[in-house]
Parts: sequence; structure tokens; C-alpha cells
Amino acid sequence: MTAKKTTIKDIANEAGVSIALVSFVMSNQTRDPDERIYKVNEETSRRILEIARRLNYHPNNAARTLRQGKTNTIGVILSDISNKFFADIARCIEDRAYKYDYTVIFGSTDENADKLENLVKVLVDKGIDGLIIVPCAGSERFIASVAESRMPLVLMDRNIGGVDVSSVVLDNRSAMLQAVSTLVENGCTHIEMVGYDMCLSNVLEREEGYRQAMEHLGLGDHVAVHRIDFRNIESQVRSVIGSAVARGVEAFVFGTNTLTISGLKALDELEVSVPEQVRVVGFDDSEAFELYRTSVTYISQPIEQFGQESFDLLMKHIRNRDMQSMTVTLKPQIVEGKSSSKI
Amino acid sequence: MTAKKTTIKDIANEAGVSIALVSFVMSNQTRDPDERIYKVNEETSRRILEIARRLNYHPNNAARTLRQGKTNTIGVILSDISNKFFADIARCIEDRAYKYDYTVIFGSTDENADKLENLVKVLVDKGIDGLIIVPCAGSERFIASVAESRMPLVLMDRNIGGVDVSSVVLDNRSAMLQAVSTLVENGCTHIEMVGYDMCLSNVLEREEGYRQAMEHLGLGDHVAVHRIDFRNIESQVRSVIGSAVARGVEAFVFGTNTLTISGLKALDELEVSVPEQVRVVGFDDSEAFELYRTSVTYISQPIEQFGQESFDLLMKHIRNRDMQSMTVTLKPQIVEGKSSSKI
DNA sequence: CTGAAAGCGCTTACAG
DNA sequence: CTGAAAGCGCTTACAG
Repeated sequence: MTAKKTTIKDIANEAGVSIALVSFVMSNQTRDPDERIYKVNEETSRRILEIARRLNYHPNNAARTLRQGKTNTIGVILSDISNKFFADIARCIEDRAYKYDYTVIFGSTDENADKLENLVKVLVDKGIDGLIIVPCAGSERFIASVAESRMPLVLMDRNIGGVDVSSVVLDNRSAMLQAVSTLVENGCTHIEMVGYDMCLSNVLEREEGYRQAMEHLGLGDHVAVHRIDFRNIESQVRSVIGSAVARGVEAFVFGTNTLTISGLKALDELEVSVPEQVRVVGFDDSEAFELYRTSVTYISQPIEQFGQESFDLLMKHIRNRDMQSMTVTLKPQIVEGKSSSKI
Repeated sequence: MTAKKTTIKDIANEAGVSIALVSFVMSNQTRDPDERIYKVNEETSRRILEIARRLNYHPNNAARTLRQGKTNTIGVILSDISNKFFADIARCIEDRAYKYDYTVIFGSTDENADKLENLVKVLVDKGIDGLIIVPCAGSERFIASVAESRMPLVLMDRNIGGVDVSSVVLDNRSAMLQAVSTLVENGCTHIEMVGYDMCLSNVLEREEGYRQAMEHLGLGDHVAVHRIDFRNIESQVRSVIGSAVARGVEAFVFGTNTLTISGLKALDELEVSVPEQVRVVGFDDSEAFELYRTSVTYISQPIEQFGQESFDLLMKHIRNRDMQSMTVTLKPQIVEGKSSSKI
């Protein structure tokens, strides 16, 4: 495999030709044979290829990169690769990149702007052709500077206002409209939302979407949003839900997968039954729903599309450095279970 | 960030020194200052560093790699990075690698030997200093050839017989002994196991561990192992569990996280209550347990140690090419919930 | 159709 | 303490 490292020089010696010719044959091998301008003598070409195989030749990537200034590697910076939502997206990106002969390097920020900054620097130094980033709160200015550096860049899941950069995001307002509408159709009016207390576009849009939906449906008086601190989810969700239930709330809409699971767990602990006493619409699918006593209604995000569109958009930016930035907005879909239904 | 790409030449020009001196100053910067053999003039050094900063210099990784023959990148090939067990390990490896200035590239095999082979080839061509692999069935010979190529290599989660290669694995026999013992202590004798139908060391050891534990506890007559096909889990688990319950089985031990969740779900669908009618010991922790009606007893694997030990062991192999291979065996710990208890 | 040569950016003996 | 030079392995105009 690695062994003594055969180089084109070895092959050239063995074949009695120049290294240039070897290089030429090797690179033509992977290109459209019709596009080659020069035609290498068939027999010579075959001989070179045969020797390369025999000597177990593997081109040196560093040399090629140094020469071409392209690494065929991209960086993908997520919130946390062990979070199922991001892990699933990571998998899609990995698969797609593999197909296009790209390698991807992942990094996790834990919603920490310093870490994000550091990761980007490491990856840029390492040499990457482009970046997909899930931005976190506080990283706006830094990401703007990355965008200005002309590094091909695509934001995912969240975007940043006032910065000219491409992004792939969810239609969060539509998600919340679907959630609220479904609950209203099932007879709820006291519908409250549990979201994060973070200054992120998706968080804010979901909150805004909830408000708009409520007002649109004539329930403006019942609007109530509970903003949970990211670092202390369980206990906050429990207390928020406890007092809301005491106030006679009829339904909860959750803003993320983690919040949904914490919420259902809290309702269990408070011995509030779903959907008999309180109805629920969650966000994202989860393995955990499979073991829940009731089938869960949730907003389903198009995970595969997130991965695919982000990657494809980044490829476009890499191939055309002067491409205009654009935003791809993906549509969520509500999946109805019993947790939101009339009893 | 990337911009016009400053090189040491630019800095040398600006500072009126040679590129060698610049290179020297730049690399000394990151080494133990006491170890330097030459001492660069303090003032010159400071001036060079200052210019580097002002010109926003970032060393070209490809050039350095080409020169040094080291990439500071490792490859990690898992079964599936979107599986929670592997995603958690991936996160640990990522964090640890980051601390040691290493970059990691992940790949998923989906238990497909061809894919594994391909991924390894891609990564090796790309240039990596070492590999951590979760081997899959059918990849034994190929992995043996990788080991022979002297590429630093560590197997994780499973190992391969007859090949001289390092590995980090779980003490699967101990896991199963704990599982069976706990159930026996709670009065069960008809304990059956649900595992995979795969020829992998961990699968086989868990099965063997179950058998030994049963025999050791005088329950050899009740030994029954159900081997599930990896590609058709849900339906097979359901039918296996259905007939076992009909036979009057008292408890199930599951061999992996996916099997545990499928099993609990199947019991739900069959309206068999846990632990009243049947007791259960699962494998690996899962978010899903949080929403299950009963707290689940499970075998907990030391995820962080898996990541850490694999990485550390690989580092040792990278630093010392002639190091003897070794196996690190990690201890599981049973976490007792209500699912295994007497009613 | 094929070869000689320059150069990508860096590191490392080797002189001075 | 500092500089000139070779070379890592490859690609790419440019000649022939």
C-alpha cells in the first residue's frame, strides 16, 4: 500500500520515457478520453499503465495539491456531530462528497464562537477548497470576514443577516404555521412554544413563525414563548412546562429535537398525559419517538436535501469563484401522529 | 484569510533576509524554545514574526507535507457515522485529535467490505499518517494487507483473528456475564439472547459470553440465541420475540443498541409489558430510553475511552513504526433500571 | 507524439 | 547567527 512509495520517476525509468509523459498518461487516465489534445502512443501508454500497476503507483497528493493549488477537500463545521440531526446531515454530505471525489473534514463548535473561529483557521491552514458552516451566535463578524476572504462558503441550517453569503436553510415560518394549524384543527387555542434563548436565525424565525401563525389564526392573545437556556435544558424545560400546565395550557410546540425530547420527558415526570391532557408537536424525527407511548407529531426536516444542496451549492462556488451568493430554502413537512390529535 | 497567499518568500523580501531564516523562525515558533540549536537574533526574529502577522501569513500545508512526508491527518472508518454509538466515538476522536493538532477524515462502510476497501484506498491516496478502522465482515484479508503495508493501524470495536494489528475492544464476555447475572439475581432462568447474524468478533464474543454465563449459572438448558439479519432487523426481531414470548421466555438480552430499541418496540406492539411479563437488558445507552415507560437496564460501553484509547494507540504507532501491536480491552458496566427487575 | 525544464512553497543539511 | 542550494513529487507550458 504505502511501502517504498513509487513515484512517476520510477515509472519513467522503468519504461524508459520522461516523467512528463508518465504524468500525462496518468492524468489522462481519469479524464474523458475524447478530450485529450495530445494522443500518447497507444502501446507506450499501455506499457506505462502496466508498470504503474505493477509498481503499485499512487500519486502523491501533497505534490499534486502544491502544484495545482486544489486540495479536493472541504471543511464542514457543525454544532455537534454527535447530535442526531447533524450526524445525519454529515452522513449525507460524506456520501455525496465521496461520489465527487471530495474528502470532508468535520468539526464541532458546541455553539461556541471561539471554537468555530479556531476550527475555521485550522481547516483553512490545512488547505481546503471550501467550507460549509453551521454558524453559532457571536460568530457573525468572523463569518463575514471569511466570506470576504473569497473562501467558497455555504452556511447551513442558519444564516446571517447583512452578509453576502450563500446558505441552505429551512422555511421555519412554514414549519411553525403547519404546527400551529394542526393543533388548531384539533381544537386547541392555548398553544405555547418552547424554544431556545439564542440569537440564531432559525431560532428567531421559528419563534416569529409561531407568533404569526397564532395571530393569523386569531389566537394572538394566547401567544407565549418560553426561551430555554442552551446550557441548562432539562431543568428549565421542566419548570416552564410545569407552570404552563398549571395555567391550563392545551398544547406545546417545540422548537428543536432536543427540546422535544426534554419536553416529553418532563410531561412524563409531571404525570401529564399526551395527548389526553396536553397535546404536542415536536421538531425533527427521533429514534426516541419509537419507544414513546404515543406516536409523536413532528415537523420533519428534509435531511438529505440539507446535505445535498449544501454540498452542491458549495461545489458551484468552488468552480465559479465569482458566482452570486444565493439562499436555498427547504420545505418542512408535518408528520401527524397521535400526540397532537383530539382525544 | 486566503486572499493573495503570502509565502515565506514575500516575508523574506520584506524583511531583507533569506527564506531559510524565515522558515526557521516560523517553525521555531511552535517548538520548545529551549530545544532550538541555533538562536536567531532576537530582533530579527521579532521583525520576521511581525511581518508574517502583518502580511497574514499562513504556511502552505501541501508544501510542508510534501517536504516532510507527514500529513498530520488520520482516517477513521466507521460502520455508520449517523449511528449514535459511532457518532459519539467520532466526537471524542475529533476532540482528541484537535488537541494534538491532528485532523481526522471520517468514512462510513455500512458493513460493506467493498466500501471499506475503497475508503481506505481513497484515504491512503489522499495521504494520511494512520488509520482507525471498525472492520466489517469480509474485510479480514484486506485489513491484513493494510497492516502488512506498515500503515499505522488500530482496529476499534471489533478485531480480527490471526492478524498482527492493534485494537481497542470491549470485554464482551464480561458484558454478557453482567447482563445474565443481573437477570438471574432477579429470578429469571429462561433468558434468551437477540444478536446479529454476522461474523464479527464482538457479535461472536457477546454470543459466546451469553452461553458461558448461562452455563456457568447452571442454565445451560435454556440457552437460546436468535441471530438477526442486519438488513431486515425490525420484522425479524418481531417474529423472534413473538414466538419466544409464546414459549414463555422470561427475559431477553440484546446484543446492540439498534436491537435493543427494535426489541422494546416489538414488545410494545405485541403488548407484552416490561418488566411485568418479560424482563430486558439492553446494550448501549440511548436517548430513546428517556421516553420509554420503564427505565431500561443496559450495558454501558465507555465511549470516551473508546475514542481516546484508539487515538492514543494510533499516535504511538505513528511515532514509533516498529511498535509491537497490542489489544486494549475496555470494561463495560451494567446500569440497572427497572426493565430487568423483579416485579 | 515526446522530452527538458521551470516551479508550486517549504525544510534541511551544509557552508560560511 | 545567517544564506545559498537542493529537493520533496507532480504538472504544465514550451520546444522539438
